[in-house]
Amino acid sequence: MPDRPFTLVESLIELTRVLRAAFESRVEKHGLTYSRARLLTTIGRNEGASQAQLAALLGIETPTLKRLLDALEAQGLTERRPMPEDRRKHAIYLTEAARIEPLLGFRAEVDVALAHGIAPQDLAVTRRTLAQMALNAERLRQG
Amino acid sequence: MPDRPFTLVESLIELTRVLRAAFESRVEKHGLTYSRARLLTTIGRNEGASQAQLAALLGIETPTLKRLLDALEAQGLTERRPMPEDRRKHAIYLTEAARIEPLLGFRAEVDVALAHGIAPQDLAVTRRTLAQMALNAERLRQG
DNA sequence: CGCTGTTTATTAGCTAGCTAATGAATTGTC
DNA sequence: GACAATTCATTAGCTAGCTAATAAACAGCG
Repeated sequence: MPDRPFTLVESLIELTRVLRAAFESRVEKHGLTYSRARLLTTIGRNEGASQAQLAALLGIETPTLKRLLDALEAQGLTERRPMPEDRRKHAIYLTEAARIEPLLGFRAEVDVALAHGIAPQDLAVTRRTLAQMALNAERLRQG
Repeated sequence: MPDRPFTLVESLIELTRVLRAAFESRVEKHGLTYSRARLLTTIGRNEGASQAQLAALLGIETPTLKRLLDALEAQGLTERRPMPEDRRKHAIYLTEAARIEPLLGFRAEVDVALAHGIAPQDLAVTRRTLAQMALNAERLRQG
């Protein structure tokens, strides 16, 4: 449906939009969104990290992270604990509720579904190409 | 910086974010954003189209389009004209100001910069892979 | 003609990204 | 030890996507 002919940028943005919608239709029954699920799994693999560390791991800014974390905390899935050695920081942990919920496998599942019908070597090429484009975009930003 | 190992979904989302930032740093001196520039060029190639038609061309929803269009109109770049044959619709046109501004070439320029250092056959593979992934995502959404 | 259903644009309200600015706590320097 | 600079989390406010609900206009059908 989108404006043709596609440029690469167009198809990227289009795909991201469809992707997000697909993912969210999968996890919404758990009260999650794509971004929150991503944060949740990242916390699970890095328990005790500070908010700044989590934001860096996710590649987002700290105000964005704060909003996502507030939502997870309101759902009772995570908690902030004080850090005695630095009273500015919070150490972020999963609660028991988060461990019980079958939430952590979703992302891998989506990745598998997404790669369906694509040759492994094509996936490798795509991965490499996307990485190069990210570099080009970074350069474009400065230059 | 982001959470590794990258899944494909991760790198896609990451790239889209960097891309948008790169583009916006390029067009911000004209008071535009990526989305507005995209709408502007689409209007230029489809003058007289209705809002619903433009939204379909861009692959976005009509409320999203409305907000973007309001912004362009406030900048004096586009205008809504009544359609006598259907008083619900508006025909969208560029103003003379939009024609004078060198705004319409930006997207192609970004696409060229993005493809720098990537072999043509790799670009072709990537294009094909992204299209297949969009199909897979669509199926995931329903199933 | 009248009524029913559909389409168009709009409004309202949600998520999620960003930057800028702020206050509290820590670190570094003289 | 005191002051300056930095870091951490937060707040405020911007853009841009979405869905749901609404009013106005149109289309079709009895």
